[in-house]
Amino acid sequence: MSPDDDGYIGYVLSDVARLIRTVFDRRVRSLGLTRAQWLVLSRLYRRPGASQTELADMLEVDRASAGRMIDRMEKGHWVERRGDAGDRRVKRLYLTQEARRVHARMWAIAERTVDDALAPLSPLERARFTGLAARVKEQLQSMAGADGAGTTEVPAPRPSRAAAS
Amino acid sequence: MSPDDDGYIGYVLSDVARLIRTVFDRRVRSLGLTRAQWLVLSRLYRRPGASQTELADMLEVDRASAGRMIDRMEKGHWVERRGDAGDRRVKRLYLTQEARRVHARMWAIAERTVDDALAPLSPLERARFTGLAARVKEQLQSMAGADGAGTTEVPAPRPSRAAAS
DNA sequence: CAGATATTGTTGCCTAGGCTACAATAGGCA
DNA sequence: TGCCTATTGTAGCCTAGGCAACAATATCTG
Repeated sequence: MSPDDDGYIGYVLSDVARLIRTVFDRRVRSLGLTRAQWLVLSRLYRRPGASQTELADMLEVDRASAGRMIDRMEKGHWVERRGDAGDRRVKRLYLTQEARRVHARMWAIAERTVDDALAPLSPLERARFTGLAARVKEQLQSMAGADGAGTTEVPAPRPSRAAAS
Repeated sequence: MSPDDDGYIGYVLSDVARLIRTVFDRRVRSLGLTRAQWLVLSRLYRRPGASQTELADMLEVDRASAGRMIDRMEKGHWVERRGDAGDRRVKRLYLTQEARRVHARMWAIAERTVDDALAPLSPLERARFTGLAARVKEQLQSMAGADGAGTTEVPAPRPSRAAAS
């Protein structure tokens, strides 16, 4: 399997991710939420009263990103920020009635989308796929944690005029 | 497998995608490119002189997004736009010398990242994983193609038994 | 040929994520 | 108690993608 092959696993995996995101986003738009917002919804549904930092951790996303997401969702009346009595820095997050009501519908679409995507696989194959993906995920998590120091060191002569990124 | 389970395949897949992106981005930053820019690099390396629309198609990305990507990469001296003699609307894209020089290095990192991620899997398991992912991808592609029209209604996916490439 | 139609790239406005710096606040410790 | 450090959320500046509208060209059709 050459990296220049279009069947290269690296390509395929990112394609799968992109496609599932695209399809789900499109199916869910009619409810007035994006996929990212739905993820917030599903986390807060299970853990109402979480702080913004806790939410960011759950989503494994930057605190700032989470904060801006909350801004948008607050504007759309999906979530509420309430101050914490004990710690005046933290803001606790709660879903609105409307958001809780939509939750089940979103889950149905999410499940169906994944089911549809896996439709060509037999039950055994699905189980295998899920298991393999889970192991790859664990590996990646350890890599993400460890790489900070410099596992794959790259003594790269940067092209002279590269824009800093 | 309940959707509220953290092992839910929907979560796992998006986690895998996110993590691989994160790890790769971090490893590649030392070269002065982002992951998205590296994708452009690899496409143009194989197909120099492509138009922007062709590039957008290759990346399966919006024309506007591709255009802005080219803006950034041109500013960083990775890519050149040249007018087409026959059609004054199109701009043909060419990598700079530096970009071509960096190409191999990027591939090495990409391969190594994927290899590292799949390290816990045996050769057989890797082959299985790749094959399953490829079939899921094909299914998603047919869904993405078919879903377009109706936003509200969710058309049934084709239960195709596509041959893995 | 002229007029309608399609394609190409750009721009504006949106969501979304990352990194850094910062003010407000908590908490630890001398 | 008072200082120093850590944490929390926010704001600024970046990359990146999506959709819609638009001008400049090409192309197709009557």
